[in-house]
Amino acid sequence: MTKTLSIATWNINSVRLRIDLVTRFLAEQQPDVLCLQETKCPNDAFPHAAFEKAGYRYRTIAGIKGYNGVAIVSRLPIAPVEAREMCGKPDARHICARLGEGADAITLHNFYVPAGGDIADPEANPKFAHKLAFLEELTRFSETARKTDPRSVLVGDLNIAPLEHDVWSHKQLLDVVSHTPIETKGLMETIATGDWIDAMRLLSPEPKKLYSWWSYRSPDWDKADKGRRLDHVWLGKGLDGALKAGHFFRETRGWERPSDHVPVMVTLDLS
DNA sequence: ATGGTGGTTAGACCA
Repeated sequence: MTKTLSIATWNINSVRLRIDLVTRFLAEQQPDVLCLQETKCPNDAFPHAAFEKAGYRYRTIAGIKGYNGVAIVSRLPIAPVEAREMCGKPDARHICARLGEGADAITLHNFYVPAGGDIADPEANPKFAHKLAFLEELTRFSETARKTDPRSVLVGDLNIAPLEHDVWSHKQLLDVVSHTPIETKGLMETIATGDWIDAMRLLSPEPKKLYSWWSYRSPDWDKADKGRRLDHVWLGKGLDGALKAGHFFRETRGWERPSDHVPVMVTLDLS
């Protein structure tokens, strides 16, 4: 018997405004688990009923008013795990859950890394300083997490496109926050320190271009195709060999009133 | 070099 598990991640940019896009994606792709970022939704306003109706009965959410916010929704039972308060701020950028039981169990971490503002200088820009501090903390935390449970999965909007072919123009984006050397080296260091597998790159190595985000500010985003890979799925070595498939759902960027990010989904074979 | 587009929520803040 083959046991598969599919996990998707999507920066939805307001789960309430785009709940119909979320339920459409769930109906069409039927991931077992969906991790959301930028829900922009206080916990008491989370659209539970729509997820319940869609068959995603198991949920753990961490939202604040106005911005940030993360959630894990699942059609399989999940057990919430205590979230990490990153950089000492209660700003809803991490949530965690356990999936399954016994030897099959997996620990799933869902992160929303700070975007970092416009100026790539931590002295001049506190938001960039926060992003770099977050990245340092992510490196240490994720190494511990993966060692604690080798069957860990880390997903989310990490707001960094680490590789040359994770952006439409490596040269033109070297000074642009999300692809500066200090960020790309930092994220590669996080991967190396934690001994993570970059799932989408395992399936589609460089030099294939991979994008998960296209700016709202770019007219004709599809034709211009000035994308970046900001959304990631990492696997702990305890899941080495389990990765069966992965996909970026680019078509959702063309849906009406879209998120600027598209879902990424992986399928694991746990048999 | 600039401004381009969105969401949240009530004048900015965030991306």
